[in-house]
Amino acid sequence: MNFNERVYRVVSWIPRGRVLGYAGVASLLGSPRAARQVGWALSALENDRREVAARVPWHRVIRSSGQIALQGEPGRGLLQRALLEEEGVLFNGDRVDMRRFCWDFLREDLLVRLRELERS
DNA sequence: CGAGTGACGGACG
DNA sequence: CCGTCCGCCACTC
Repeated sequence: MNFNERVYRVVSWIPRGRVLGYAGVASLLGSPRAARQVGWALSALENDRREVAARVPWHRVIRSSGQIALQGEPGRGLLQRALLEEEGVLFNGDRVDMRRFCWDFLREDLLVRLRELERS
């Protein structure tokens, strides 16, 4: 499985209504400093097969600053923002409030483990 | 094999 | 809270 496919897999794990920075995706892949490659992989999505692109929520990956990438290109940037807002992600000016909407997968995992512990 | 290329990020002033 | 600079690394040619 090449790098792009691993990116797509991880991105598909981001829940509705949450976002993740490019570096966050890279960290989940085990290459915490490969943020730019994550962006490169997502840009390749548009040339990819439609079935592949359809199951990858690419819009949930944004800059760690909270801004969406490629604001220069009106079409895509606006689409990404619209898709996020549709999921309940709120913008403060031109950026997402990362403290509220960034997917904290670590905390999520800990909560699951705690619940299992209480049940036993 | 080496240089070029980014949907990036963090450091710094 | 800006704008800039530079390191990063998978991929291409």
